[in-house]
Amino acid sequence: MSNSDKPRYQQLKDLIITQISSGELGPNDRVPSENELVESMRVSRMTANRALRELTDEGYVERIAGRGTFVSDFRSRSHMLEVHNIADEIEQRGHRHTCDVLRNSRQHARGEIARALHVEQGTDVFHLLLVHFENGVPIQVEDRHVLAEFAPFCAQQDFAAVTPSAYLTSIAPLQEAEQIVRAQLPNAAVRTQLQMPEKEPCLVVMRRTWAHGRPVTFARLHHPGSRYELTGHYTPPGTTKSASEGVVQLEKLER
Amino acid sequence: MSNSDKPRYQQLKDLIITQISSGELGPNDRVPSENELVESMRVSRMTANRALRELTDEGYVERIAGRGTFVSDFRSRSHMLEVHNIADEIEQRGHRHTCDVLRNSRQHARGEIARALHVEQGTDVFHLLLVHFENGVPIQVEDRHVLAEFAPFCAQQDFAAVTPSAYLTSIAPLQEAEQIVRAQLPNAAVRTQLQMPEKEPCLVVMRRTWAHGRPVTFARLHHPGSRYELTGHYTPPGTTKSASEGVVQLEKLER
DNA sequence: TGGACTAGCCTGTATATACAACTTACAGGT
DNA sequence: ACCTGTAAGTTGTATATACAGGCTAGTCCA
Repeated sequence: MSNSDKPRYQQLKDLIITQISSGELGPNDRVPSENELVESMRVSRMTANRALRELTDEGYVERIAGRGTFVSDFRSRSHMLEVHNIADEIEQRGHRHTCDVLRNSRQHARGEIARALHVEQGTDVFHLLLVHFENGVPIQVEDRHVLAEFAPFCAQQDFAAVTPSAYLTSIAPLQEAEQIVRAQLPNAAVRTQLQMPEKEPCLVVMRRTWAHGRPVTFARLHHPGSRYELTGHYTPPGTTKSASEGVVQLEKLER
Repeated sequence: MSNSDKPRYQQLKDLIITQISSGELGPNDRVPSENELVESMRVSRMTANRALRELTDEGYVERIAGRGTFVSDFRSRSHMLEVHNIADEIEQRGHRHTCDVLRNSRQHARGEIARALHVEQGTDVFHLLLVHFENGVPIQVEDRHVLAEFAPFCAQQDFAAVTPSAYLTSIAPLQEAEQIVRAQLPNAAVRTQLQMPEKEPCLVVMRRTWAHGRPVTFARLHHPGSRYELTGHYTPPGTTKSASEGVVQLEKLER
């Protein structure tokens, strides 16, 4: 077993993370208490304590002295998702998100797609082409390839209702993401879809995402330069996050 | 004392962090071992262990079983710096970085600058205007305002030799940064400085950085869309970083 | 001279125990 | 009916102890 050579506190963490990402434990559900873990898992309380404490640091659970340990709700848990799901982003602004599905087809990966996904030429992938709207205004063209082996039921999905990002994260938790951001003039097709004037540039994000230890999806996201911007926020490790009221203002400020 | 009501492991962490950021402990210096802390600080070994372990998680120190605990060297500690200092970025690619200083003047903050830095209108700031070159090709126009109170000796600095980022981080560790990324057509002045053709867009980064708990500098960075791109990499908390060999390739791939 | 071995330090993990502070539920008294 | 006090369960912290395994320097032997 690869499991038994891991330290016990790590085994405990893995167990609980698995239960969370499988949905067995949902947001705000109660996680077994330290003493319950002592009994059921035959570990000392300090070991259970370390597992739960590290899960707290990593954002999976929240602990309240006197009450217990509870699975964090979505929002506070995954930065990844915030960044990924444009539908949530739009709704967080209080706006209406809609989506046109231009294409959802099974293909064979060629050239750069195969290389980006680390698979042989000809491997089955789904090719998705969507346009996302904020209050009816086009704001993103999503050109995405997904490993068919990873998400075999793409063809039956209604991506106008559930975005690809949301669907993919429901299949398996995403481990890692890499992205490149560019400023580029769009080609005619993209410009038409985004209803952009002649000389306006696009903010292009190319993003590759890992699950189960390998890249599973590769997306090219075009946004109209005048209607979209990326925001980022960094804090060095160990710093307590400052209240972000002052942070949000810059966006309005520079408009 | 506000110190004595904090838990002891936290007091230990604060002590060591203070020694690191004051320079008393430099990169690769040896941090007292657990047993030494047990004696000098009168705590149990588990408490010392927790302090050092959490400092490891937060990137301040590295621990090697059998040898000891050592202060992380710059590179592995602060992602912040990697992102910030374009000179290092260029030299990491094995290229030559040069820099023209177009302006270095003391001014009174007005309008959006004052708001971005959270200060009164008319507060003293330095205004820096630089162009950065990679192998002689212009790659960034840096338009930066710095709180004069934070960095009083800006006027005497030779920013062609030491970039503003590097200089500012040498004054005080940067705590927090916020940035906004846009695709925009440059105005004539910027386009000339960057030697860009007529219709090429810019990748514009606006970045605000905190130190001592308040914003101290605000920068507008223009890059030519055809010669510059931003890369980012995300891992959810608690994941062990994968070897990043596969990650780097996407950049070349998509060129 | 050179190689093997060992003692002593280090980190990493695990356990048992203890006390403080907080929350909830319940029993009892007014 | 309402309030109070208490008991049980929870997290948070701290200590003492133990063993395994990595690293280094120095000793000992051939």
